[in-house]
Amino acid sequence: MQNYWLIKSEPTVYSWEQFLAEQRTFWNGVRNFQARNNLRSMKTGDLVFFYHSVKNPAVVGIAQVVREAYQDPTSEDTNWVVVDLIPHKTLTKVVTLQQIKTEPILQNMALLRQSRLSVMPVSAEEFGKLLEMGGL
DNA sequence: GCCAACGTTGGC
DNA sequence: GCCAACGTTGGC
Repeated sequence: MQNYWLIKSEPTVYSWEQFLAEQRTFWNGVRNFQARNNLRSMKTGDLVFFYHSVKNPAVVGIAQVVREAYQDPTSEDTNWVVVDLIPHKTLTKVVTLQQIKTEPILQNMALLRQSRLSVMPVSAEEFGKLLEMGGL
Protein backbone atom coordinates (compact mmCIF):
# COMPACT_ATOMS: atom_id res chain seq x y z
CA MET A 1 0.00 0.00 0.00
CA GLN A 2 1.42 3.28 -1.09
CA ASN A 3 1.72 6.21 1.27
CA TYR A 4 2.33 9.86 0.68
CA TRP A 5 4.72 12.26 2.37
CA LEU A 6 6.11 15.74 2.20
CA ILE A 7 9.70 16.76 2.84
CA LYS A 8 11.12 20.25 3.16
CA SER A 9 14.36 21.60 1.88
CA GLU A 10 15.74 25.08 1.73
CA PRO A 11 16.51 25.60 -1.96
CA THR A 12 19.76 27.35 -1.06
CA VAL A 13 20.85 24.17 0.70
CA TYR A 14 19.44 21.50 -1.62
CA SER A 15 17.03 22.42 -4.39
CA TRP A 16 14.69 20.44 -6.63
CA GLU A 17 16.91 21.46 -9.57
CA GLN A 18 19.97 19.93 -7.91
CA PHE A 19 17.96 16.80 -7.22
CA LEU A 20 16.91 16.57 -10.89
CA ALA A 21 20.52 16.97 -11.94
CA GLU A 22 21.72 14.23 -9.57
CA GLN A 23 18.81 11.84 -10.29
CA ARG A 24 19.18 10.16 -6.91
CA THR A 25 19.98 11.28 -3.38
CA PHE A 26 19.95 10.06 0.21
CA TRP A 27 17.83 12.30 2.37
CA ASN A 28 20.13 13.23 5.23
CA GLY A 29 20.20 15.93 7.86
CA VAL A 30 16.98 15.03 9.69
CA ARG A 31 17.70 15.59 13.39
CA ASN A 32 14.24 15.54 14.89
CA PHE A 33 12.63 12.42 16.29
CA GLN A 34 9.18 12.93 14.84
CA ALA A 35 10.61 13.57 11.38
CA ARG A 36 12.91 10.57 11.83
CA ASN A 37 9.98 8.34 12.70
CA ASN A 38 8.27 9.44 9.51
CA LEU A 39 11.39 8.61 7.48
CA ARG A 40 11.40 5.15 9.05
CA SER A 41 7.79 4.60 7.99
CA MET A 42 8.50 5.28 4.32
CA LYS A 43 8.23 2.28 2.00
CA THR A 44 9.75 1.69 -1.41
CA GLY A 45 7.44 3.18 -4.01
CA ASP A 46 5.94 5.83 -1.72
CA LEU A 47 5.58 9.27 -3.28
CA VAL A 48 7.03 12.31 -1.56
CA PHE A 49 6.24 15.95 -2.23
CA PHE A 50 9.35 18.10 -2.37
CA TYR A 51 8.76 21.46 -0.71
CA HIS A 52 11.01 24.49 -0.90
CA SER A 53 11.02 26.34 2.41
CA VAL A 54 12.08 29.88 3.35
CA LYS A 55 12.54 31.38 -0.13
CA ASN A 56 9.34 31.40 -2.23
CA PRO A 57 7.88 28.57 -0.15
CA ALA A 58 6.10 26.09 -2.40
CA VAL A 59 5.68 22.45 -3.36
CA VAL A 60 7.75 22.01 -6.51
CA GLY A 61 7.95 18.31 -7.35
CA ILE A 62 7.36 14.69 -6.42
CA ALA A 63 10.05 12.18 -5.48
CA GLN A 64 9.81 8.42 -5.07
CA VAL A 65 11.32 6.28 -2.33
CA VAL A 66 13.73 3.71 -3.80
CA ARG A 67 15.44 2.55 -0.59
CA GLU A 68 13.90 2.39 2.86
CA ALA A 69 15.47 3.84 6.01
CA TYR A 70 19.06 2.97 6.86
CA GLN A 71 21.78 4.50 9.05
CA ASP A 72 22.63 8.08 8.08
CA PRO A 73 26.09 7.77 6.48
CA THR A 74 26.88 11.33 7.57
CA SER A 75 26.34 10.60 11.29
CA GLU A 76 27.80 8.20 13.85
CA ASP A 77 24.65 8.54 15.92
CA THR A 78 22.42 5.51 15.39
CA ASN A 79 19.34 7.62 16.07
CA TRP A 80 19.49 9.08 12.58
CA VAL A 81 18.48 7.51 9.30
CA VAL A 82 18.15 8.41 5.63
CA VAL A 83 16.08 7.12 2.71
CA ASP A 84 17.07 7.11 -0.96
CA LEU A 85 14.94 9.15 -3.34
CA ILE A 86 14.70 9.63 -7.09
CA PRO A 87 12.75 12.36 -8.93
CA HIS A 88 9.29 11.21 -10.01
CA LYS A 89 7.64 14.25 -11.57
CA THR A 90 8.12 18.01 -11.63
CA LEU A 91 4.90 19.92 -10.99
CA THR A 92 3.62 21.78 -14.06
CA LYS A 93 2.82 24.66 -11.73
CA VAL A 94 4.39 25.07 -8.29
CA VAL A 95 1.86 25.13 -5.45
CA THR A 96 2.71 28.00 -3.14
CA LEU A 97 2.25 28.04 0.61
CA GLN A 98 -0.25 30.86 0.06
CA GLN A 99 -2.38 28.64 -2.18
CA ILE A 100 -2.20 25.78 0.31
CA LYS A 101 -3.37 28.11 3.07
CA THR A 102 -6.44 29.12 1.12
CA GLU A 103 -7.49 25.59 0.06
CA PRO A 104 -10.05 24.17 2.52
CA ILE A 105 -9.08 20.53 1.85
CA LEU A 106 -5.48 21.27 2.85
CA GLN A 107 -6.14 23.05 6.15
CA ASN A 108 -5.21 20.04 8.27
CA MET A 109 -1.84 19.47 6.68
CA ALA A 110 1.05 19.27 9.13
CA LEU A 111 2.73 21.82 6.89
CA LEU A 112 0.33 24.44 8.25
CA ARG A 113 -0.21 23.06 11.73
CA GLN A 114 3.36 22.16 12.62
CA SER A 115 5.50 24.61 10.75
CA ARG A 116 8.82 23.27 11.94
CA LEU A 117 8.34 19.61 11.06
CA SER A 118 10.50 18.71 8.04
CA VAL A 119 9.17 15.23 7.17
CA MET A 120 5.43 14.63 7.41
CA PRO A 121 2.67 12.34 6.16
CA VAL A 122 0.17 13.51 3.52
CA SER A 123 -3.28 11.93 3.16
CA ALA A 124 -4.48 10.46 -0.13
CA GLU A 125 -7.05 13.24 -0.36
CA GLU A 126 -4.45 15.95 0.21
CA PHE A 127 -2.14 14.27 -2.26
CA GLY A 128 -4.82 14.27 -4.95
CA LYS A 129 -5.68 17.90 -4.35
CA LEU A 130 -2.06 18.98 -4.52
CA LEU A 131 -1.58 17.06 -7.77
CA GLU A 132 -4.55 18.86 -9.25
CA MET A 133 -3.27 22.25 -8.06
CA GLY A 134 0.15 21.37 -9.46
CA GLY A 135 -1.33 20.78 -12.91
CA LEU A 136 -0.77 17.02 -12.98
C1' DG B 1 16.29 41.13 9.87
C1' DC B 2 12.68 40.13 13.06
C1' DC B 3 9.98 37.24 15.63
C1' DA B 4 6.85 33.27 16.87
C1' DA B 5 6.81 28.44 17.54
C1' DC B 6 8.79 24.78 19.43
C1' DG B 7 12.44 21.26 20.48
C1' DT B 8 16.40 20.49 23.58
C1' DT B 9 19.28 21.15 27.54
C1' DG B 10 20.36 21.59 32.19
C1' DG B 11 19.59 23.26 37.00
C1' DC B 12 16.99 22.27 40.81
C1' DG C 1 9.79 15.76 36.67
C1' DC C 2 9.33 20.73 36.11
C1' DC C 3 10.53 24.74 33.91
C1' DA C 4 13.57 28.54 32.36
C1' DA C 5 17.04 29.45 29.06
C1' DC C 6 18.62 28.80 24.77
C1' DG C 7 19.02 27.40 19.84
C1' DT C 8 16.85 26.49 15.40
C1' DT C 9 13.35 26.68 11.87
C1' DG C 10 10.78 29.09 8.82
C1' DG C 11 7.23 32.75 7.54
C1' DC C 12 6.97 37.39 6.67
